[in-house]
Amino acid sequence: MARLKGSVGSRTKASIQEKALPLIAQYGYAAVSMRMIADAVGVNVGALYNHVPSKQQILVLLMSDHMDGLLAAWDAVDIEDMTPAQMLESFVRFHISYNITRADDVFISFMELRSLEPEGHNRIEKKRKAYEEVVRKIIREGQKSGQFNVEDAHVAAMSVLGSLIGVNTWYRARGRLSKAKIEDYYVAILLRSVGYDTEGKTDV
Amino acid sequence: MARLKGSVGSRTKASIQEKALPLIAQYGYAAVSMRMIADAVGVNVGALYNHVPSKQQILVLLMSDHMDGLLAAWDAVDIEDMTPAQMLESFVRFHISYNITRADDVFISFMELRSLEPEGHNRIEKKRKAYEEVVRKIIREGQKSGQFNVEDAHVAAMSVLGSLIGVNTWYRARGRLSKAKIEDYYVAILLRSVGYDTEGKTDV
DNA sequence: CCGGTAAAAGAACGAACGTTCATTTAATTG
DNA sequence: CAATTAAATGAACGTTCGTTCTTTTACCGG
Repeated sequence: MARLKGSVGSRTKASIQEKALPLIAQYGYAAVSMRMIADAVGVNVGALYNHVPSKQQILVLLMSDHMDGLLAAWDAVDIEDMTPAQMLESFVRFHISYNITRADDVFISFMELRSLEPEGHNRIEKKRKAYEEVVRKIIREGQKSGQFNVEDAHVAAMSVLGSLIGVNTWYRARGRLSKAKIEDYYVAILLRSVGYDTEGKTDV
Repeated sequence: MARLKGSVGSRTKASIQEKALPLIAQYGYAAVSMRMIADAVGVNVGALYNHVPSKQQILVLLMSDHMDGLLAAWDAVDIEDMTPAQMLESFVRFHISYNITRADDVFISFMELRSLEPEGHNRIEKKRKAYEEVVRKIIREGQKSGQFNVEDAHVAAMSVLGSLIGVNTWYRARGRLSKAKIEDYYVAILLRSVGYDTEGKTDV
């Protein structure tokens, strides 16, 4: 056989990324072979190389696309006239909403940094740092305005992010708690964690 | 060559675990070959199989030993006569202290669950659940006694654990913050996060 | 001190790996 | 409609993988 009826390059490339994502999330980058990806796409191994230069580039593409999407989506959230507490609430809701439907991307972006070769690693690490900075900045503003009471902005930011990233490890769409409830709970928990006085206001 | 002068089985087996740990933490289970481990131990590949039945068993051993150690160490902490807030403080300090010197174990136990075959997976998962239950129990007691003000004990427990697990991803022994300071900060942050009124008491 | 066992080396196994290549056929373009 | 390009197959490349096996040597109990 040769070229298949109706096959289009751009669709195959998209399919490669789409199929590789859950495989890598489940088994890890090193444990997923190009043959497994090809099988999932429904194509022979060799055909992958018509669309992607290497296995490593698939990973870079996945992570890079995810981080770009994440940062762009946050940029689209308007927090200009908000108080730091409102900003943090927005961020928490944003992060949970965005990531809960992209569990595989989040998992990969967090876990497979070590699988990246130096060049790709630097590119992705920069984006990750930018995302961390978002939280740090909000917390610092809250410190300045006195709305937050926190010992160390960096530690607090990492605590907030760690807590949020963990959601993906246990959230189940059909679980006991709805997405909305989880958001509410995390907003309350994390606002308290940065020393925002929620007295009576957020007792959900 | 054959058997080396001074070689003892028990020492080699210990060395296998010891050397495999950082390798797997850095590159991931699938990406580490038996030959890499053998090289690190200073031995030929084949010799590994005098001490370990398979690569998979090395992983099971590492994770199982770590979780057993973690649970046993926590059991040794006496929290009998404490208030829930004191218990949570003890737990936070314990977790950071114990895990910060075992970053590789923690990372592996968290990340490589997916690399375990069903049997090993069940064994380890049970231990992990037991550890989560420790936090849930403390929070539930705090809810009952009214010392904590938290919407959902499960969510709060996962938030606390996520936050703590994250420490390992950014802590550096020669970093800006000492272990003691980090403990203090996290105690304050996490007590606040469960709605414990720290008013004036923990302004570190 | 001798026989058995423990611990190593090193070669070898088949299978799977990422990647390349020649070839075939569908789609597109001039 | 002919020529070119795009997209696939399937075989093959050289490596590396986890594991097994034979052989050699050190250690140890009688």
